[in-house]
Amino acid sequence: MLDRRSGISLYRQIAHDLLDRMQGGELTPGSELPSENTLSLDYGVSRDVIRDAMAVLRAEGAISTTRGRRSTVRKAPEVREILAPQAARITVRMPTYEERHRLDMLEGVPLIVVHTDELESYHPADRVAIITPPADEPA
Amino acid sequence: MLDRRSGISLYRQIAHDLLDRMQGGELTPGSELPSENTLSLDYGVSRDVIRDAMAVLRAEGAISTTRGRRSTVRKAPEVREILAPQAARITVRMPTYEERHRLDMLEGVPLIVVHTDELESYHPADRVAIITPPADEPA
DNA sequence: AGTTATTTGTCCGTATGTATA
DNA sequence: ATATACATACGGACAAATAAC
Repeated sequence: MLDRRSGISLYRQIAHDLLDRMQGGELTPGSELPSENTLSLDYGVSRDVIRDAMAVLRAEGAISTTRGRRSTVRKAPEVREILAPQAARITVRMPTYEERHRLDMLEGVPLIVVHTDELESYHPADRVAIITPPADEPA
Repeated sequence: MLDRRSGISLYRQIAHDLLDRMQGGELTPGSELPSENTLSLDYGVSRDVIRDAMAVLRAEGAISTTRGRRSTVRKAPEVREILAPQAARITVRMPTYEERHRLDMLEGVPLIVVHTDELESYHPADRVAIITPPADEPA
């Protein structure tokens, strides 16, 4: 499975393989991944390499991890559609650590900022889709 | 500076401190951070801890790192304003590793997807702001 | 052009703490 | 309480890219 001479780091190969296993239906949304220890033995690498692979998947929003529990394949949360105001400015960035906890966001989830003259609203990107106003929409 | 009994991990304390030093003007956009080795000695921690702190800052889009060179404080790139089509659906997520390289994106930069009936366009979040159509905008 | 030094990337191992089961 | 599992921190070693000379 792993190729130590491919020039691609082991943790990236493993991250890619785990993503494949999610696509292939072996690892379904909500299901638990094997423990870091198990994966370490399965892939024949150190736990450190497994942790690097998991970090990649967390940063991409693919899995969720909490201490003491095995990581789970992230379920796509319900998406709330938000009608954006007219002439609003929408910017997106990653939240800081403080923001992420204040807004109760998971790792690897961007922050959407909708800015108008009057107000500024913040939205975790995994829970909302922004809909721009249609032509017949009144102000 | 560091408090080993605060209950806050060392790498988070260091990440926070480095962010403060960016805010305070000591580390300006485009400038180089000290090397991991230097920071390791300065803070009195292992290089591993420094690397964890740097990973946090990269994931938040605060710094850029390339192998063989010291990390730099990220400069805010020029923001291009894009007028969104009417009744478009805008979603945001982190790019996969492949997407990130294909679209030439830095770490910690979200991907904006603008979706309409006809087309789907992708935009690195650090280079664009989305403007929703004003009331008098024709279709 | 080439060698050396610097710097980050990757991988290994170990140990301990803390949260969960 | 005990066991499992992830988080944090230490250490070392070598590879690979860049910078310096």
